[in-house]
Amino acid sequence: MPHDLPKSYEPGAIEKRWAEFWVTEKLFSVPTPPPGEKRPVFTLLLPPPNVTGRLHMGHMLNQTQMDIIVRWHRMRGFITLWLPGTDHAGIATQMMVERDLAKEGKKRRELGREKFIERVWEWKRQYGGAITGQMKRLGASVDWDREYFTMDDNLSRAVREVFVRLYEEGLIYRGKYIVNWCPRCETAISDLEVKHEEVAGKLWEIRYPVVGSSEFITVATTRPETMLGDTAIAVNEKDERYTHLHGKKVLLPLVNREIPIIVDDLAQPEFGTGAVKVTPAHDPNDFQAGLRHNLPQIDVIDDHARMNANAGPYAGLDRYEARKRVLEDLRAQGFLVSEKDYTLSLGKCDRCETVVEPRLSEQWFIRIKPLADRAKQAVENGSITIVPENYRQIYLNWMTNIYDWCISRQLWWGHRIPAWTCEGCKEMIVAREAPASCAKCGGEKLEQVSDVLDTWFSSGLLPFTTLGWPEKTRDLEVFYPNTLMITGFDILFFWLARMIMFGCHFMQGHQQDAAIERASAQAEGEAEQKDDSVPFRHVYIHALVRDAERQKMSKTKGNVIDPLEIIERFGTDATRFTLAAMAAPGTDIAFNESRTEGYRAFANKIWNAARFMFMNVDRIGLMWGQPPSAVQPGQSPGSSRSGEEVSIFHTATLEDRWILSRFNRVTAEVNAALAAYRFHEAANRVYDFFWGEFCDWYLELIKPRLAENSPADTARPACENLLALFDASLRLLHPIMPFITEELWQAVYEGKVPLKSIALAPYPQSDEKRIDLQAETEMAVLQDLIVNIRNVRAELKVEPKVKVPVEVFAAEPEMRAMIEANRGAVERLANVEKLTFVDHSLARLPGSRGTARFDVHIIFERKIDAAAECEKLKKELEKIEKGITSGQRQLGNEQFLAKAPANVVDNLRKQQQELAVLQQKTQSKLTELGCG
RNA sequence: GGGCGGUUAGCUCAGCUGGUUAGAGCGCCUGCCUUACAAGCAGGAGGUCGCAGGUUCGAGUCCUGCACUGCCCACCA
Repeated sequence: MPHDLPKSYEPGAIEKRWAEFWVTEKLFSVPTPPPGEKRPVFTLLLPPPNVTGRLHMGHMLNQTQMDIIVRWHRMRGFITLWLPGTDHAGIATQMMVERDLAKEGKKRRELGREKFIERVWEWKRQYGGAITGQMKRLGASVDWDREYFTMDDNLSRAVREVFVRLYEEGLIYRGKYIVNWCPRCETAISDLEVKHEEVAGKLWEIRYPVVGSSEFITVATTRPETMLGDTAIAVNEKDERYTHLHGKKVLLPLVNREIPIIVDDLAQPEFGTGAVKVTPAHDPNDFQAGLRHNLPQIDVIDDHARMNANAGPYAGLDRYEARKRVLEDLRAQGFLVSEKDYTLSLGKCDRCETVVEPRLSEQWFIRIKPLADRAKQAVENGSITIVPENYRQIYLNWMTNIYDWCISRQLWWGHRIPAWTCEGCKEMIVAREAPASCAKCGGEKLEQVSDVLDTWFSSGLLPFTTLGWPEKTRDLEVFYPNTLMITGFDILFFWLARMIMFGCHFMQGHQQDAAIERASAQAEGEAEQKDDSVPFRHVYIHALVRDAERQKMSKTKGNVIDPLEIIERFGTDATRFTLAAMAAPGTDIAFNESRTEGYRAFANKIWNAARFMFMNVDRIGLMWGQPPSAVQPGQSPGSSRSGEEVSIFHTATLEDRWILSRFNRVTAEVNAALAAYRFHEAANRVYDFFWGEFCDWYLELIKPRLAENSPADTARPACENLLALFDASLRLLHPIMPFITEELWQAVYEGKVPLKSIALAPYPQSDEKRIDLQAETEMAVLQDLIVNIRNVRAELKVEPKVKVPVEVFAAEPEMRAMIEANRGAVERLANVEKLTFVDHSLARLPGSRGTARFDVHIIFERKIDAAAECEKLKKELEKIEKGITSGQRQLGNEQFLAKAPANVVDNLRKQQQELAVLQQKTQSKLTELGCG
């Protein structure tokens, strides 16, 4: 069956076909390994995208990196589980459905809780698969059979279990505290969900009359409307300006309420007037001060950020309208001292950008310290390693300065808090399932708390809940701890930190099945693991993808690059390759389309190399499906994984030995790069090898052997080499470019594939025995020679079609012999009519060029532009002499000779010798040309 | 206010633990449809590695300071 590939690679249809194939064939499904299983295990949890999500570049980077690592492990023989799922994403999803409702002119509250939730489920059923569909298009090799949703029954049960246990352990408490309140979402949000933004605002100074005196005390504020809830004025003890006022009272303007002047460090003498108004119900610092001084908390702003009844005449006004009115009134009554421009940092809701209002409310919290301590330890003692390492310190700092976590949200969509209040006695009952009656008074009217849990509460549990916790499952034994977690630093605290806290707490005492060989993303030699309760052993933090101008992508800026659109234009493989090639650890990626264009060209290059190979394979009728010798499918050319020699790779010629050597070297480098998450390095190595060495040199060099008139016993081994190398290169490349490699690998085997997919074939491993230094050196000389001839041809402007006779001088007899043996290659690749060897240097002749090892001289009648040539030569000589001077200086330095390693000194000596030869050659040519 | 990155060719970026004459892709210039590939091939131009000191036999690489730039964290009215 002859291969018939189109002239250029069109990824669209091919990628779709394989993406489907991988899913329908369940190639990446992982059954629970039975007891006694000895193969190493690799487990990775997909950071669940929001069900409402659309694939963006961040997802794609994240998933590309994960898929590369996962495919790599799978090909190396690990039991490889990549567990996918989606997150119910409380606020985001609720907002989405509310928006839909709004289009119908309906509101959430009109619908009622139950109907609303039903509606959300409906939405989820209908659109929730969008993001996973997009993942499939990327080729993410996850186990779809194990796909989870954070609101699945089993996961929800686990959430309740965790909540109840924490409550029983006294690690969850409820109370009236000041929290960040989003008036649009109508819920409390955690500190992490507030982002601060610098905005130009005003600072107003207001004076409060001191009771029983004609004095005033002046305070400054950026939120004057909160003065309606003031319950004190604070001054600093050391501030002598106010000493005489200690213990006095002031009359709160507009409200005419008497409030005390208290002494507290809250007030700092250096700032403003040194006196500060205290509003315990609407400012976190004031709240603390209020507790210290037992001040009343007067709430003046409601759920919707409108003034409430406590605000007297301002009740019902929006907070900003109230601000305006309060200021007007203060001004009118002579209490407003000044108004200044002021830059303040405003807290906004991460989701909807509404300005957050610090507000008093009843919330549930996790006492975080005990959890954080253990989570800190796990990283400190090396049970978890974080790459790049600088994130380790960031993590530890955060864990040290952590505050209690507000976990309740006033939403409807999410895990409802498993707590009920008894209508009769107001007792709070926390339980795994709805209780039938009150344990205290026996009352049967129980009302479940309406709050739901922060989304990160449930996602923080995923490393163990997705494996069956709280049941003691075989999956947990085998797959917990996960091997690796790959995520962006943007959710380091939201998610990563929480997973570690929960994992260390709830999986304490857990031990991974000892029979399972421990997988390591760090290859060998890693420190012994200390603690099996951690959710994962390694963490790799990747950077952010930015747009070409390095701007953070955001919907509001409109600079979002849609990965699917890029994929449409360049192919998934090219897009994946771009992300991999640009993902140097630690730095952000400015996504650059021109790179993707380049990698599309790379895909095309691979495609055409395949066409070339198939053309020859078909002609001589070679079938790779039935290999001629005892080759195992997927073996690296020249070796097998067990180290057993195989005879398939023919090493008769220099180029054969050379390419085999190069392949093994590159294979070692790629494996090492992947082990260290150096994706860019892995990508670049394969790219350079395949294009710069395999295509540019090897294919060109073997063409004569494949020519139509070449005898079968010459063509056949060459073809076999091609197939072997190609097969191995495809496998080497597969983790990064899964689609084109699958397509071509299947074609190599002409439908008689030994395995269902290249994804299951072994990953190439380097065989040191195949690294051939001599071949590499000789080949380098040959390449040099060819390039030198091409150079002179270009300088002399020899027409491309014209073959010229060339003289060669090689200083060393071995090199001369080597060149003679490969003269055909030189003649062909440099378009030489005839190569003749001479015994004397040709350096001084016009139309010549060379290195320390050889000279080439092109016999061609053309006037040489002596002036230009002179200038060029002088420049060259200058460079050479600079090299010589600096080299001599070093070699003349005893310190250098004493301290530098021997190989550095040796290399320098060798280099000096070569430079000396070059210097002499250049000089003689200058003389010959008669340059001034 | 603390902390962390970045600054290398016109553009986008590599350059790991200091060791030959600092690399790639894109762009640019010259020439080629050489039957795998014009998404290609051959050749070429282009860099005082942000600035100033220091350590070292040797610095793009390590240290200090500065400048510009980006990010994270923080309750300063």
